[in-house]
Amino acid sequence: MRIYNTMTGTKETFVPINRDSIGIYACGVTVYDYCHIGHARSAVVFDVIIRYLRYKGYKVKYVRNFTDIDDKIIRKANEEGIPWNEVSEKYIKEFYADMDSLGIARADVEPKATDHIQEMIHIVQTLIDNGYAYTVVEGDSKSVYFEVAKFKDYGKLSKKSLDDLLAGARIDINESKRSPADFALWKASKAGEPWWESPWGKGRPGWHIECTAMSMKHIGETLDIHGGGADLVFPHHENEIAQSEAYSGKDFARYWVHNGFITIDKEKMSKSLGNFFTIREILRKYDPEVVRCFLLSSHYRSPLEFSQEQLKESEASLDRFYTTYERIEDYLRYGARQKKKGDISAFEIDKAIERFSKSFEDAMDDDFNTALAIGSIFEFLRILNRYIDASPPISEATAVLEKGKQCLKKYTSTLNIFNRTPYQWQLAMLKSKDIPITETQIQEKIAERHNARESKNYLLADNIRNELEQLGILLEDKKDGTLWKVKRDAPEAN
RNA sequence: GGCGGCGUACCCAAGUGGCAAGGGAGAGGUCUGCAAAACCUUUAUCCAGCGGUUCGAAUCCGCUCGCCGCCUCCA
Repeated sequence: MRIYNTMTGTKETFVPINRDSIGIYACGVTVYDYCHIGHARSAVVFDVIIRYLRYKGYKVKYVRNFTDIDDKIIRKANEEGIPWNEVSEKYIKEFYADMDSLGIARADVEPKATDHIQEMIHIVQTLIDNGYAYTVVEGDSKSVYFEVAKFKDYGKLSKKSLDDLLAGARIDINESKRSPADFALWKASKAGEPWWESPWGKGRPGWHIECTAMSMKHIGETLDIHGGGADLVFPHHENEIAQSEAYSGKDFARYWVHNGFITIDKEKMSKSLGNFFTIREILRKYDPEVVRCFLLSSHYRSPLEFSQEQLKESEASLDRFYTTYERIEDYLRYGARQKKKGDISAFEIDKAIERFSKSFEDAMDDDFNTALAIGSIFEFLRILNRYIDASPPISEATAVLEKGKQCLKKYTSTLNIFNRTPYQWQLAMLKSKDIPITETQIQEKIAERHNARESKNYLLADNIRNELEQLGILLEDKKDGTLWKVKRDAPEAN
């Protein structure tokens, strides 16, 4: 299995330190507002990575933190006139609400920065003792800075040289720092800010130190995988490496995994540009599974352009999957309902199952290529359809199709999409498209139309069908009854 | 300015040396009381442009054009 490592810029064979206890740390969010779809991408990407590694038999300990103290949280608290921890607690709750709905499993440990103040103080003190950090008096207490020039590998992740960084004039000139590139490990608190007692007086932790403290406490000094959004490469992860390796003398992480951005009109979606959509906004119009499918429809490192069209395409993909799935179920229940078309043997399906398993795993083994893996699902689906078209004897079909279904299930559960029943999918569509009719009412209409058709009153039958179509419900006449489904391009509610 | 990435059919998208996955849209067909849906088939002599390496390149190298990211908080 190969993973792209930002550190080396190449795909490398994944060799964990110990396959029975893989440690993965992903940077979570700063909880000061609702999450947008970009946060969702990162969360979904690592959710799939974890699921797939577990499927492969690795024992994974997954740690994802909350940054629950920082400038933005303090500012928000001041704006709203509430304590800072009320802000962070509120948005942690909202984070869970959003991520749960997207089918993202909880991490094994979800530490908060403010629960690790003592660990951070210990690391900072060690860095001072080792000569990597220095204190500066600021107000009534002291701040602590990491002296970047002392760490000779600085820039190895982001491929930046210290000289280039210093030449780029955009770094703040802070008189008290020895170099503009030095970063805060511990910040002296200003009036009115939250603070913790420390050897340097009242203060609060810098951003980068929290991840070092939490990952080392919950995993150890060397992580198998460290992940996050591509915008964290510099300075966040670069600084984490500097302080962690200066502290422990060991490599901080073996594989660095970074996901690409969501873009809008080709530009990065971000809070500061204001071109973002929150997860909950999108979920008002689209089913969570649609959003998740959209997020997995291209490779995790590529930029992913957000648009209604893209979401509709993902919806269409899911609809196609569940329609075929329903067709399989239908065949297993009732057998052939149409003329035999083509010829394909159970043996060939067996081979197709093997081929599908291999192509799915090959895709995922190659740096978690979910786009390719989804492609292999559709390829497999087409073969199953062809098999049903060939109207195989039910006894033979049962064995083969059940096997195919189980194989699908095994893999779709690693993506956590294509994972419901066709019926659940249709109910979800009914809900997300705000169709103004209940399932019970639809069934009544179907029964009414059934009677009309029995008595050959096709005019009435057609009227009922048209009436439902107006509402966004399509009827499919089958041998043993009529199936309803939500019209894909049904008008959205105004 | 420094560093990095991207440019594949009408749209999205995989593919990083050996006949160009998959999805959406379009076209033709099958099924059907009629429909619709579904299913099947089909849709890039070619991968931004130019040049080079090679028996062979979308894939490697060089240049050009266009787009984007990081260098400041950011998933």
